[in-house]
Amino acid sequence: MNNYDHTKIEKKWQKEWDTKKTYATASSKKAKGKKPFYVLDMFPYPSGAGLHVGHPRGYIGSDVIARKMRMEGYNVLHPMGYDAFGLPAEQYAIQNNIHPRKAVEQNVKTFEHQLSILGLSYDWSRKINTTDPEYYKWTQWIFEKIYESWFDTEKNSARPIAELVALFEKRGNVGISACSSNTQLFSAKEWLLMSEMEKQNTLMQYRLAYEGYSEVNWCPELGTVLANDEIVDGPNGPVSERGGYPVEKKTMRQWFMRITAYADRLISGLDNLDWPSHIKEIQKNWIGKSEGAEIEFKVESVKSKVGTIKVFTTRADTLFGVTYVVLAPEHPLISNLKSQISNLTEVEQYLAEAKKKDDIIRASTDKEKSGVELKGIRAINPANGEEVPVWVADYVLPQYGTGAVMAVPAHDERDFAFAKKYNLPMKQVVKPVFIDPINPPRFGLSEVVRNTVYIFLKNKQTGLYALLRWHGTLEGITTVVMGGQEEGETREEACLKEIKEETGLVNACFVKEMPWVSDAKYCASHKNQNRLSISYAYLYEIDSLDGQILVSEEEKKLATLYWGTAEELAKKVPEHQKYLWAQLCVVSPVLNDGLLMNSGKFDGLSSEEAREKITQSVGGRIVTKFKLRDAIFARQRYWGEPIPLFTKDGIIHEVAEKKLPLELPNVKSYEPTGTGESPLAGVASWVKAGYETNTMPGWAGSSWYFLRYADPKNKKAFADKNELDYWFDKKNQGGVDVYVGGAEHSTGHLLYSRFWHQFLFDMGFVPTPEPFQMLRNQGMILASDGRKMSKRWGNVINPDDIVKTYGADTLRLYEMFIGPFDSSLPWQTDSIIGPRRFIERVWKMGARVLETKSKTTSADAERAIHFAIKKVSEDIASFGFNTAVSAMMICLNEMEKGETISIADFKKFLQLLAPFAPYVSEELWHEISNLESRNSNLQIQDTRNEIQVSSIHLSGWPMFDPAKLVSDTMTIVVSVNGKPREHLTVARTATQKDIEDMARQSEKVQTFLQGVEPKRVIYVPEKLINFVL
RNA sequence: GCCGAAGUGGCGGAAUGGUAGACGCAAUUGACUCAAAAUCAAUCGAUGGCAACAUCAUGGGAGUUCAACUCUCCCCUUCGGCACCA
Repeated sequence: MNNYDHTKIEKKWQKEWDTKKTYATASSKKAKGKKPFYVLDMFPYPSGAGLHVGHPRGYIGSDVIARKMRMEGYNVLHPMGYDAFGLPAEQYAIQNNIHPRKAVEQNVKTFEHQLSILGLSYDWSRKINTTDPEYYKWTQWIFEKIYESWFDTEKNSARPIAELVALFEKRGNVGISACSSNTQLFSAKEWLLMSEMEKQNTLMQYRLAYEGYSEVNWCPELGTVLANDEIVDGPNGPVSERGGYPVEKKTMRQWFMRITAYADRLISGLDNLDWPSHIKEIQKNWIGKSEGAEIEFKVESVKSKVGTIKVFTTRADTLFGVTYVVLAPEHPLISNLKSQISNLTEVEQYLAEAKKKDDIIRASTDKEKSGVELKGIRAINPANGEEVPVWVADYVLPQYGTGAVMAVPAHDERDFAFAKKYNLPMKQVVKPVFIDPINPPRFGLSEVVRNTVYIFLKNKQTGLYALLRWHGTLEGITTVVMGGQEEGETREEACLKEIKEETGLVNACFVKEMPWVSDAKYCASHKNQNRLSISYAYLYEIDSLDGQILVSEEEKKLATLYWGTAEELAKKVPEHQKYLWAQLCVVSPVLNDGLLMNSGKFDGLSSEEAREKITQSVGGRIVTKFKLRDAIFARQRYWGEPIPLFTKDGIIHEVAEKKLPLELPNVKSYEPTGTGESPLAGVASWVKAGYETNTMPGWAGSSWYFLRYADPKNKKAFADKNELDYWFDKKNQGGVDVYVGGAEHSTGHLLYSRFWHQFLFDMGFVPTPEPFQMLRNQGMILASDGRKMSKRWGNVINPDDIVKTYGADTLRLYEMFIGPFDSSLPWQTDSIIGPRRFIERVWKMGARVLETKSKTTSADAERAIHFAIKKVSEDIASFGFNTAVSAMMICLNEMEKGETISIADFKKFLQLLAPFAPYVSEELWHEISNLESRNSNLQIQDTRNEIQVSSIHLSGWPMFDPAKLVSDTMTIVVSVNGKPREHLTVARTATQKDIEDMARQSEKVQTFLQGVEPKRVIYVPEKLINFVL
């Protein structure tokens, strides 16, 4: 046999597979009962830079799965395509003055060449490209379906807009539960009286794709709108990343997708998906569900009642602690009440400043909060009728909740910081509760309430603090000076009394008091009662120990006084006192739940109970809010899907389905127009026809591409229903069986696709509620310097070079072997030689097998092969590619040691290798087939492969025989007190007693037993025996 | 700040309660060779010892267990996500 020549072998088989269409996927009709399996890669954006070695990692992993499933007899859908709309191609076109389509074509060609030499088993006949009019025809079609729908919050599902119109005709919008931005109520009569334009404007508030206005980042110098990641912070505010020109906010007409309608389902739908938990977590946080209450505050001016402020809070239990109300600068009430505000100039100045700030700066937490009081108006706390001031401050966001906040500085960090800065009052209404862990309250005992003072007493001379080490029942406990407040005594008197009694000091001075009250609960066992101390903490100082008098003998028996450092104090005192100490040092708001105080009839309730009861008592309602906002669905650019709408006589119409695709017109220039509009606004015929000049964003085409693969050439539908039913198995919640891609798409692509898919499911266009059943992320391959591979760092490794030098099989094995599939790891060209040597040894092994033509396999080697079958099968299924490769290496090591390896067993090994190294395994497979056909007596009956197929990749997946996994001996570890001391090789039939006897006889074990009879003997079958002394 | 993941030889990593370091790279020694490369064989966590062997060792500290890289608590470090979300 010749030497291993990877170039020759790989060229030969690539050609063979291409011409024979080895990896073609059968349509549902031609599947002949084969079960479907859908393995999908996130399709790439074909950039001009081409692939580096990091890109194929995911593709190789998914290819291994696809190949194994195909060998197991599944009809595997494993497609590839290109997501080619977007900014980079457009910029490339501007710079080089060529059509973006041309740039995309070039880049796709490069990508395809690079992918074609990696042995990936894609069915290239199903290739798609989002910029192909035959593809984006259906992107536009789906857009129209979304445009024609509204969301019924009661049914929790999208419905056709015609059904909404019918409802309006019957009873107006009263009592309709819809996800909408509409605030006006109207009756059926009113609806019928509306003009067509009014009707359309009203419907727009309900559509799932709707027109609205939003602020964009506008760069006047560049004459274009910039995305958030195209902006950086400059010395005087935000500037464009390119050129460093100032960026300001500009309100522009936009299209939106009402993704917020699906917020709840986007969270709950995650439950049954097999996705990495951190991706689920990221999506949940991004959607940001929180339950709270909406409460109305009446607003009064000097003269009269002038309106209401609705606030959203998750802490209705702190309503009695409200000391002011804050509005976002954008809140409509401010302009409505202009005439009532006495300091209007000041307020308007503040609003103007707030407007200048860009979102990024405004959102930074480290920035000091600022605000202005709206003088002349007051809000009325609905809980207690108290009048509180109204402020405007930009720490309140207009988009979240109601754009207004009830401020409770005692119980909220932001309100606390703001109140401190502007000297606004704080009122504590929730007490934290501390339960003594040593003497917790006992069930059934009566509870006695008393005030307790805790005195942190500092000796100014030494800087030390008075501490008491307790005796008797409290033996070993250290506390600060403390005691009860007696009747008729002020707390200050109580402090001085306790200081005198416990330390003998009479000249202590008050320094400060902790502003919050807390509860400590414990059991006073000597009095047989539970106690609730309402706790007050004080800092006192003494100048020196001068004038200290003796402490009574009684007190001495109870506790010993000593002086400790602040660190000692902070470490030694009980949890509750640690808290008091921390609050005395730096006051912070009380954020945790606790028991209500200063809250009238709600005093004593727990926060949880109070939230419900207080909300109810002030007529508030329980609501759920989300952080998620509606998605902007428009770009002011050329290179995107045209939005299939046009305006005629002021009314928006859809482009008829027959007329789709609405193709992108040719333009003279892809440069921004300078007005912020898309280059399409400069095309006279386009504008004349009334077509929408914005194009769709990058995520449009990628939100449904996985559906198109099921039936990529269909001209009548985005995919045939039968094909969708076949590939998107209703048994799963999601349709794609395995989806592999980078983790960076968690809150973009993976959320938008789920949204579209859920919509299509509602409308009956797809069979599963979710698109992707199983998701796995591949880790990045970093450069050997630990940085990302990038042209910028000059550390890019090109896969073409590696394939040339080492072969694609080696590259594939290396990328799978390098480490766990989902961790990011550095590329080490040094290490690639390992997998290469492995393949060469497989090659030699093949030569040996071909020469010896053995019909038997040595026992150890046979066991190794069966073990490898088990391990590789399991590991591929669980994405443990690195250990699968390792298992094959171990297997080869054993086969090399073995005296004889049968042709049949070696073929099983090749089948295991085939998903990882498809070329070399195919070559050896054929060498063996040729030999077998020359020597018919060598043909060994293989029950699994009755039909001899030409390619190893369609040959079947080997099975292991459990009986062949075990040897007749086993190694038992003997340990003494858990430390391994001796290994015993025993017959598999040995009983526990046999093993124990053998172990006791071992000299080594005896030295450790030292003649002592073990207290316990623990036997783990087939593994270990442990003697416990 | 909040949420999440991770920390094991010179390096990538393996082991999810039962022999820590599988497998691979690098390194060292030997064989082959005029020589080198390749290949093959052997060694390869640290400390002590001629050795048998012993002790220590999975970021640090405590705990649970006959037994802990693995489980629990606290702390440190690194990476990822969110960041005034009321």
